[in-house]
Amino acid sequence: MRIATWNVNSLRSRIDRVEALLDRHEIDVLALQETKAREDQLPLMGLEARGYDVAAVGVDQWNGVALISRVGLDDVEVGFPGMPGWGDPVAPEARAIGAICGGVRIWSLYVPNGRKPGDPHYVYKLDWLARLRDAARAWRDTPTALVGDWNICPTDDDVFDVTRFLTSTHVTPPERAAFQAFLDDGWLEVTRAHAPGFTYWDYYRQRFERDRGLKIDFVVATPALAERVTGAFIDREERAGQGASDHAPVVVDLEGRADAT
DNA sequence: ATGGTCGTCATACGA
Repeated sequence: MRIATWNVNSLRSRIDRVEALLDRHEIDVLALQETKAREDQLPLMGLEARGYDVAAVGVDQWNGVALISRVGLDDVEVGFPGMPGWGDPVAPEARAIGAICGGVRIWSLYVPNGRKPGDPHYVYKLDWLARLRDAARAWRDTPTALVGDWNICPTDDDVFDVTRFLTSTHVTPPERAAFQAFLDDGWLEVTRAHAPGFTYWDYYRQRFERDRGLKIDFVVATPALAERVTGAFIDREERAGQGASDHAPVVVDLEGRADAT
């Protein structure tokens, strides 16, 4: 089974790229973030014609996440238990959606950005991650993957120039501790070993052309699921050229049939 | 310290 995660930065503006991505890599399950659309706005015909089911949540242009699967899409959950709310205009339910796809529970997650250390959004980010960790502890007995835009650079190597981030989010010790807490609970990040390099490049200043990016998109898996990972790659070509998202898709291959026990 | 570029909706704001 092949799964992928991509911060698409508007699903409506890039639906053609999503369909091409699914075709190009024969993806079974695609988790999207920053869909920036309500469910009723989504153009789904091309996806359905390809045999995919879609579960999405979004409120106006804010955030939004989705799961696209051709190996089943069952027990859909919008938001995780205990997910903290932020209130208007940011809708908390638009940051997490989970479902069982091919026997694996997959969560598409859009971790809050945080804006600036000390900002209320930063406090919210840390609280959101702490509550996700709590909820995730109940999921460790079933094959589960927490995939998406974590908005954290776990190591200095995950930043093109960490000295430029001294007053920025994504690299602060509390954020890194929040990520590490999942690993301490037994979760494993399964893409790094197979797919080095960045997953996000700012639109400013030709950051992609100069490979000045961040590694912030991850697949965090339960141990049994991590053992099934046979490979992963970052589709850097998707980030090139006009009309690209500012993130590249991350693709992961899992051993075994979609319905394998 | 500032500005640069996107997407969305409306010409401001979040990333």
